[in-house]
This record gives sequence, C-alpha cells and structure tokens, in this order.
Amino acid sequence: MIAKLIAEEIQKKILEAQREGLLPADIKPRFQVEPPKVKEHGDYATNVALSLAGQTRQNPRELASWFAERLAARQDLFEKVEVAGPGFINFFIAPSYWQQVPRFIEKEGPDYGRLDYGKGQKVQVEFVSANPTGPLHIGHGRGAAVGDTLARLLSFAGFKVEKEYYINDVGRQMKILGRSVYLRARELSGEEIDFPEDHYRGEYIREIARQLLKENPDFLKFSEEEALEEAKNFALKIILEGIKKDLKDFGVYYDCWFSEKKLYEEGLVEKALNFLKEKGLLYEKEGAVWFRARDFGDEKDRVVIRASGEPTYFASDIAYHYHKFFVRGYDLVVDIWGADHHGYVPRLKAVIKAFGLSPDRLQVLLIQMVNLLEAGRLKSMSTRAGEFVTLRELLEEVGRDATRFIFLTRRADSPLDFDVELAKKQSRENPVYYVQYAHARLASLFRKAKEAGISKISSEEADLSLLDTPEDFSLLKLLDYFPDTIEACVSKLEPHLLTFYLLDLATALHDYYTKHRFLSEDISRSQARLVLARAVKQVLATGLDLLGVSAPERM
RNA sequence: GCGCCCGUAGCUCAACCGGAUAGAGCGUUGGACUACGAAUCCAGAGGCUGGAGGUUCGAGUCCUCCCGGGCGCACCA
Repeated sequence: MIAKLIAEEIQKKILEAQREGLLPADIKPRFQVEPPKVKEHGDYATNVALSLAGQTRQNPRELASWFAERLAARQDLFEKVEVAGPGFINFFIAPSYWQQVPRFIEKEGPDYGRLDYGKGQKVQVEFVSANPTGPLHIGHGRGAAVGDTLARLLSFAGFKVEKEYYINDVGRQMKILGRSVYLRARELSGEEIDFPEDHYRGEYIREIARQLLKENPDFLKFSEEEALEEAKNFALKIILEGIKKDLKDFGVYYDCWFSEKKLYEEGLVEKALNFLKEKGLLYEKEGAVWFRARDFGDEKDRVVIRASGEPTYFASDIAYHYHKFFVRGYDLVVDIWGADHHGYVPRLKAVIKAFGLSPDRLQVLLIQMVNLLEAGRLKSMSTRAGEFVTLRELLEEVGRDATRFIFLTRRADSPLDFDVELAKKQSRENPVYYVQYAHARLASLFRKAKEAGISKISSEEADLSLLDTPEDFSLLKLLDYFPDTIEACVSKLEPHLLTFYLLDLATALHDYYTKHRFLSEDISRSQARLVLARAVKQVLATGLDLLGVSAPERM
C-alpha cells in the first residue's frame, strides 16, 4: 500500500514541476514504484526521473535530485530519500509507518486487502465448461482451480463477479455420447457389438448403460432413433450430475450453468447472426454462410452455417457471446480455456470487434496442460480411450487443499507436472503444508498465550514501536504489500502471484519464529508481537481463503 | 509450410508495464530443539537466462534470425 502512497506523492511533484516550468505540460508521466531487488537500495524505488528525463532529454540524476529533495519533506512516510545509480530514487520508509500496519489490518479484519479496483464493474468468469461426455479429469481440475480463485480475487478486488459453466449439450459430441451408451446397453443385453474406435470407450459409459437399463428396462425396444435420444439425455443427466458433484467437492460453486441448447431454443443463434448480417458481415459461398473474420484480424473467414444448413459450433459461440454482452451486459468477460484452443482466440476476438465492442472486453486465459507424474514417470492420458486420472480420484487421493494449491503454484500458461506422490507427502516438498503450518503455528501460539495469562490487547493499546527487529520489518512490509499483490493478481489475471506471496509470508513467519520469541517476560513486547502475529494470521487466512484452501487451527 | 506459447541452477519454477548484484523450493554438503509446533530454521556449492545480432542510459523481459520443445492450423466441439 505504501507503493500507492509514494506514487501519489510523485504525481503531485510532477504537477509541481510542470507549474514551475521544469517539465513540459504535455509530458507523459509513466513510472513505476517497486521494491528493489537489493536491500541496500531501500524499501521502494522509482524510475520516474529516468522515464521523464528520457522524454525531455534532461539529465536524469539532476531531475532525480529535484524530486528526492521535495519528496523527503514527507517525514511521516520517509526516513530517507536518495538518488542512486543512473537516476533511481530510493525510498527508505519510516519505521513508524511500517509499525502501524497491524492497526489497519486489525481494523479491516477479513476485509484487509479488499480493493475498489473493479469499481463495481460486472464481470463474468467462464471456466471448465468441459463437454459433458465424461467425468472431469486432472486438466479440468487446473482450470477449475485457476478460474475459481480468479473469480474470488476479482470479487475481492471490487468487481461484481458471476461464475459460469457453459454446457455443450448439442452437436456431434452429444450424438456420439448417446450412441456410445446405446451400444453398450445393447452389448450388456447380450448382443455382440463391434464398438467404434471414435466412440467413448471409458468404463463409465458401461456404468451409465447399466443404470439406464435398470431404470428403463424397456428402452431397447424403442425405435433406434428414440433409444438414441433417450440414451443421450440420460447420459447427459448422469454425467452432468457427476461434474457438478466433483466441482462442489472441489470447492467450486457456479452462479450459472448455461446450456448451449438454450441458445437455439431461444432463437439467440438466429438473432446474433442477423445482427452480423445487418452489418453486412455475413456472406454466402459454396452453399455455406461465412463470417468476415478476416476484416477483424483473424487469418481467414469462418463458416457459421454449413452447406447442410446446420450451424457450426462457432455460430453457437457467437450467439453465446452476444448473450453475454448484449443480453446480460457484462463489462468484462473472462473465458478460461485449455491452451489447445488458442487458435480460436483471434476468431472470437474478431466477433467481439464485429459487435462493435472493444476487444479488451473479452479476456481469454489459456491454461496449459497438466502432465501426470507417477513415480517420476510421465503417464499418458487419453480421454477417448477412457484412460485418464479424474478430478475425483485426485480429490480422494490427494485432497482438496493440496490439489488446489499445487494447481496455483505455476503461471497458468506454463505446463504443469503434477506429481501425485509428492502431492500426498506431508512435508516441505509439498508447499501447501508450509503455508498451512504457519497458520496453525500461530493458532497454537494464541492458545499458549492464553495459558500463559498474557492478556490480549488491541493494536491501539499496544506499543508497536517495539516491533523493531529486521524480522519484524520483513513481516510488516509483506503485510503492507498484500493489497498490492491482490491488485497484481487481478490486473494481470495471474492468480499464482497470490500463492507465491503466501509462501513468502510463511517463510518470513517461520524465520521470525526461530529467531525471536513471541511470548516472554517482557509483557509489552509480547503484546506488541501478538498484535503482529494476529495480523499475519489474518492475512494468511484471507489469502488461503481466496485460494479455496483451508486455514487449519491445528494440523 | 503458417500461427500461438515456452527454453532461466542437476530437477521443478519465480522475477510485478524494460530497472541496479537474476531469486526460491527440491536434491546435495555441513550445522541448529531441556523455552511459544523441527511439517521449522541457518550456512555452503550450484548461472554466459538455448544461440547470434539489434533497439537504449539499462534487456531474462522488446525486435529480427537460428536451434530445441509443446499446441494449434475444419463446413469437429
């Protein structure tokens, strides 16, 4: 948060410089305030002088001195402001600033870190949206963890968030699903079936067929057309129920399960295509209807209605996004897809542009694939063949906390090796316990404090100037940085930054633990440290909650 | 062939819109519990950021080319 305050101060000084004629009025004040990598360079540093001097061809060090001198006047914030290197300005923050951070946190409680960044804008996060043709597997789990945490973060940062799952319940995949179940059912009734290669071969299909025969023993006597329809609907229902249960057990709740079928039933596909047609963006060629995607940056035009008269999947997606923006009116839409769909991004962006909207209104987050490691070996997975590790198995073997946490220990766009053995281990190798342990340790500390009869006092009463060791300041600085972390996660759509932050905070806490005692003869110092400990515990709890991971009182 | 993403320590990964001396964990070597939880901590070794150019005060980060890997390139979803 101090970074924000510094940036505000700098802004004021830029205006001052412009008034005094030191800087031209039309200058673009682009600069950063960030913690330097080297401790000797202070708590925060800014490149404002370098950036401005670059534009005006002034001497950066002279400009930096001008700023440094004036900024130093804020003695409540800065102990020292110095010019260094080619023209950086380094800030050494006043200890008294850091020491009052726990007061903020105590006052805000679970709301500490909450931002108004989103200003109440309506944002939709659509994620997982796996075809309902089989159980969710490990890759969907990653999408679920990233999407759900991102949604929580956006909401925490002041957006009005809705989470959505798009159900592809029409089209070819569905037909194949129905047929797969139908054929298995016939097989189960004793018929010999040559099961097609390109159908769903997983064991779960047999299971569904078995259930269907049990609930509706006569269904094979229907006409083939009716039986296929019945099998399809039944399978969809069962699979969707399973998906919903898996996600619920993973801690993921949706505001809306949106059916593709509904787009057709409500005439939205027609409506959206008409919208484009009226703008002259559709044309006919070789019996099909095409969308002028090229005009909007895609590499070629795309078919929306096949020569057969059937709409393509792309047509559904046009309608779906039409609905998102024009019917439901989201300010921002975040779609989370598997990275194998990346070629589809320009196509959909083209649609958004054709709608006359800024392409920034749609953000597509691509999630790289998950490789499963077993005993250090890559395990191959194939959905069609029914060989994969399901999210369900992962939840049962590894547990929700470790699974969610591990999925968020990488940037979404880098592939992730998921090592099941490691995830099950309850040791340092498994990062989730490291953070949870920090929380549990603090909980235990408060139990001990109570036993020792050290009364709990508020941060207002405590003498926080006693938080004066390097380890105190490490913790205080990290606590102060928490809201900045939230903002970074949201502005970059990178929830993994929160995971790394929590690991840093836990490290600082464990370090503190071995070097200092929270509870001692010195009652005022103990009380000050307990105030600090409470603040750390609060931030750990808030952070873990955003990740959807529990913050245990004991382990 | 074209496009997108990625190459950072032995391994797995960070590095906030281009910032100063590239950081963690695992592994490895050696150390720290008769005091709040050792699921912890401390120290050592380990790097030409795949390669070559370029842009500039300054490049892991931006541009070009090359090498290596992943994924796409449907009137499939």
